[in-house]
Amino acid sequence: MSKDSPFLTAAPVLVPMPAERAYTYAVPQGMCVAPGSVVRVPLGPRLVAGIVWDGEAGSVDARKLRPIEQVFDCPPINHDMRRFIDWVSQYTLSPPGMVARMVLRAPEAFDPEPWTPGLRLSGGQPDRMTGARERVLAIAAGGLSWTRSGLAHAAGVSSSVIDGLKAQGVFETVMMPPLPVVAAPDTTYAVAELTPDQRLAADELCACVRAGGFKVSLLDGVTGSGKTEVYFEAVAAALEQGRQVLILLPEIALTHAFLERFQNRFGVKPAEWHSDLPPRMRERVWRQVAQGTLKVVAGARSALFLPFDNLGLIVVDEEHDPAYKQEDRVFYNARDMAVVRAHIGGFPVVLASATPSVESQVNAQQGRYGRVVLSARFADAALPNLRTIDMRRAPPAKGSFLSPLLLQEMGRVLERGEQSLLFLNRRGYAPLTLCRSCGHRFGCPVCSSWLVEHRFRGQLVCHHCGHTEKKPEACPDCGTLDHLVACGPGVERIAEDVKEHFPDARTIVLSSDIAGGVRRLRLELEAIAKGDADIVIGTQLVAKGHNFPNMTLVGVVDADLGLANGDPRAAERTFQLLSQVTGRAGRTGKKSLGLLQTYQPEHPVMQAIISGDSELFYAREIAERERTGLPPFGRLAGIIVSAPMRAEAQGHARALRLNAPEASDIFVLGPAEAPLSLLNGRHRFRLLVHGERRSDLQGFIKAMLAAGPKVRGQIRVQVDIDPQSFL
DNA sequence: AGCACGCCGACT
DNA sequence: GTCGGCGTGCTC
Repeated sequence: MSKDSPFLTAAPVLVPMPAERAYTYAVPQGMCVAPGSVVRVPLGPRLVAGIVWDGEAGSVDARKLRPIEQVFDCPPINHDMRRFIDWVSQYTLSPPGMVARMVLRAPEAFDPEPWTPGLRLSGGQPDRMTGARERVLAIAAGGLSWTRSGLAHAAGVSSSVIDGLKAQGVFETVMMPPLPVVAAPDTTYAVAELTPDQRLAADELCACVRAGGFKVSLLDGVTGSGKTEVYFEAVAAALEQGRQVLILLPEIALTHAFLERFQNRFGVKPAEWHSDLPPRMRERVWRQVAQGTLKVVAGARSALFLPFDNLGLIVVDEEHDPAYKQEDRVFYNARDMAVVRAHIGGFPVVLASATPSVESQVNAQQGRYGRVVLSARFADAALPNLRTIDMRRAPPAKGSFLSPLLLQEMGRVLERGEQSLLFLNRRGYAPLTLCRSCGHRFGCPVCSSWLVEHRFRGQLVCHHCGHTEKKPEACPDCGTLDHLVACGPGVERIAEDVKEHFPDARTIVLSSDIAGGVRRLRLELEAIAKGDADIVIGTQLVAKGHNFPNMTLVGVVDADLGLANGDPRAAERTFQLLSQVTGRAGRTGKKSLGLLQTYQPEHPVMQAIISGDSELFYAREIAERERTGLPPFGRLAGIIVSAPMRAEAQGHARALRLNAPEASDIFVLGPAEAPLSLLNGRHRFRLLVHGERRSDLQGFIKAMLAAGPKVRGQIRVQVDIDPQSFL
């Protein structure tokens, strides 16, 4: 560069794009940047936000070199965060720019929040006093500045009263700094009364927080044991040390109810962070987190990429929840990345769950993670009495799916005026439709799964890719009329079944395809809690969170569902789901019952559920994984297929699950809708495999490619990278 | 990821 | 004759 060039230096900048390394930009004379600075740079035809990166600027053709447009006036992305971005990038095999993109996903947050106009008493008097004016003046008398609407609201008057006073010079306008999203939590607001059990657990977590330094604790407590109250104490301890806290929740658990519990303890709600936060709020939260003014964020997995200034604790609630896995763009499990982030930052992390994942359980057993156990439910929340119903001995009547034993209990519950829950994790009416005349089965034309009948809507729906068609009168194959028959039950069909046995009972079906969306669902849940239904029939949506005080019977229609689908996590998932569902009963102090309809009552999952002995289940599961060669924790395998080949990819994923025991987690990515044409070889896909034994994986990939359709593409294998090997 | 360029099928 | 589908390539 010539001596009088306006650009003195060049700097590496990570741009939000899948480039393998930072791009190089010229730094205009007089501009001051350092690693971490958030900058605006030209990229192709547009301007984007990037992060000035560490290390030397790469050498780039001087004609390509473009200048940094602007350094944003916002806190730089700190050193720990930059190391975190690098680590996640390496671990997930994603370009660092794509990880940076997740950090910078608050488009307008990089410029300082504008000051807002406010009002303050000037000392002048109004021409004439009215009741409304008196109230306003009394409120404003403290000498503080108010926003126009804030003051109106506080005084209980309309804002035109304020305008009137302002016009008479009673108020003067002053500019106010941006308000915090929420006020600082008060750790002494309502100190929880803990049981001795909870106290012990809380003290242990608080000790970790006060000692500082990296430490993972698995907080393992049965449903209803008060895990939240316990980890709130750890949150309080971190706050008292002046540190920020992140509470990660599965998106679905980020409810009003949770925020309220936090408020009951700390006097204010935590800041929220999730995918449909309004843009304005997004910006404010991002910025205030970076400045360190926001102390607690409760967020979905993406909150892990917020640029905290002084993070001192992460809590991962429901750590086993599959919602922590992001399965597009950058593939990661937020629970594991939280552990990594805590390690980089040198602070503790709490993983909480009533049904920990097998890998966390193993980590705790092997001493990598500390374990804090809450064994007892508190107060009157007794555990329900759980039993299996052997469907071979007590089969349902023809055309029904409910065993006489379950129906009998439902009848008793109904007589007592209490509520029953029937759980079946399958939406729609019937999972398979076939023609009695020719045997034709209705399959999805897009992917390879069966079409599920939705009788209320009169449609056949693919639950895999979303394909929908009208249910025909005649068989499309042989043309025979009225010979189509539904096989197997979905919740709609169970509702029909229930109606036949209990015609007068008020029944309600809850599944994710309920008309009216989230709002309607919330109303229905409230109605049920109030006692407006006798029998609730629901999919896994009823398993989470909600408490129904009058629910004394939970019947699992098909406890075996999900055990035989070839997924290595099938048993674990079923165990977790059934634990949650049966936990819906017995929170009342009333005698309650859980009944599991199963054809394999001797199965370890059923045994573990009815005995309440989860250790039994984990021991069996870990032994089973050792026997089959599936690693007990940490290692994950992923198959990533770029659009538009999801359906074929599902086939590969199934093969991967069956053939590669090390594939404990399998990701498939790609838009579902596009029709696929793998066979013509015009598409490309990418297969990424994380695993333990290189030779096994390579052997598997070779076998898969030899067996599969003609695929040209890029294959990368990376081995031996689980969070543990990092620690 | 976004965006422009470029090549083959159905239509104002 | 164009409009528009998506496959390909590029961004410091």
